[in-house]
Amino acid sequence: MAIKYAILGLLSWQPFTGYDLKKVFMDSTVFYWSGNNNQIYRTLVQLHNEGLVTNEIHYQKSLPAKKVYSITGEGTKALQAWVSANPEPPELRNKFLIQLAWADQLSNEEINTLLERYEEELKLRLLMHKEKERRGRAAPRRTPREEYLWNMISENISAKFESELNWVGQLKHDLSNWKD
Amino acid sequence: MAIKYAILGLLSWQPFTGYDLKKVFMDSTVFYWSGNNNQIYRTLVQLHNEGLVTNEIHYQKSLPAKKVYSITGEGTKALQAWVSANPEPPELRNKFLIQLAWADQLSNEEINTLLERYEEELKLRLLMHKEKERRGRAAPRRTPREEYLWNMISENISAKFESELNWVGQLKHDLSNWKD
DNA sequence: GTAGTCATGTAAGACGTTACATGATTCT
DNA sequence: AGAATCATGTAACGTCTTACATGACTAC
Repeated sequence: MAIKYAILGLLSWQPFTGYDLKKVFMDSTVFYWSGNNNQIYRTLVQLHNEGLVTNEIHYQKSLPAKKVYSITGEGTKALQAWVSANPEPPELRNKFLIQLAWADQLSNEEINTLLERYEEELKLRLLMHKEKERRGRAAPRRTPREEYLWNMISENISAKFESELNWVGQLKHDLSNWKD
Repeated sequence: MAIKYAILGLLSWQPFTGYDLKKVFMDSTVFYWSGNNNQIYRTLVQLHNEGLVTNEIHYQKSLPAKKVYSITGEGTKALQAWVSANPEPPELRNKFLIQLAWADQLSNEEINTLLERYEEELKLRLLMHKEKERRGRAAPRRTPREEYLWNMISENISAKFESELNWVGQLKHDLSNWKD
């Protein structure tokens, strides 16, 4: 259900077509959703059925027609209610931790290789995130406070990567001097 | 597919019944899986079809019969292959960040309440995790290195909560002196 | 002429959660 | 009498991803 409100939120900022939303999801780290057609178009239809959005068809010469979606008053209310709702803690499930849990069958070098690949992957993702930020994110800047919130959201993501990298560093260090 | 290898890993430690696995999933933080019957029993059947596990039915007087699952040689190989496979970075998707992204419609006090509830929830989860650890986790300790790995996994989870708490603290602090 | 962008959508399937169903036994 | 534990499983539904389908236009 989070994608529903991610979309509703984006529409509360400005009207979007499904195609535009797809691009936003594909190249944002916070709103990342695998750039997934199916869910986006279906959710838009659902939101429309619930009266939370309206759409206008814009015909174009020499390009396919687009459905531009806008939020309704109802939609704004629904979004506000959801935003104030009880916050849930983040998902902890991490495939890599399960891999590590059964890694004792590997040699020290093999574990080290594994850790190094994980580290590389994390560094890459962090870099991509920072690069996206550097190039300027598409974000609402309706008030200084909103801009601050979005900065903190971006910070949250960087911090997660950095704390994970730290942790891997520790592991690598300990295992490199391992004697038993 | 991670649950498949979580189960296979547990079976590589010792034989389990579906019922036992359910309990492990329910009260572990790393292996948390909502204590979900459906997936566990189905996955066991699947593993069995693939020849990665075998089961033995233990009849009991005055208690329902149980199917005790054990890993096979094939299963051990499959687990080892998976453990050495390309690690993926953790999922970043966090519902709360999406809530915050559209929180600028709320007043400072409302945002503060939201942050406080999130903080409480995080503290609670961290406490639960630490309490579980304190009471002693059910974990394989076949070698000192394995024990170390499991300690680091637990550390990873605590670190995530702590870094998140830190971040909320910063937000709360900044917003409490907010002027614009 | 091949690939990419614009723009919509559907099909199929993997993964996850909640709730239901059964039935004996044991604890309070 | 009522709830919890032991032990298996299924049904229904929600979420998420990958891949397919169409078709005109544009840039190299």
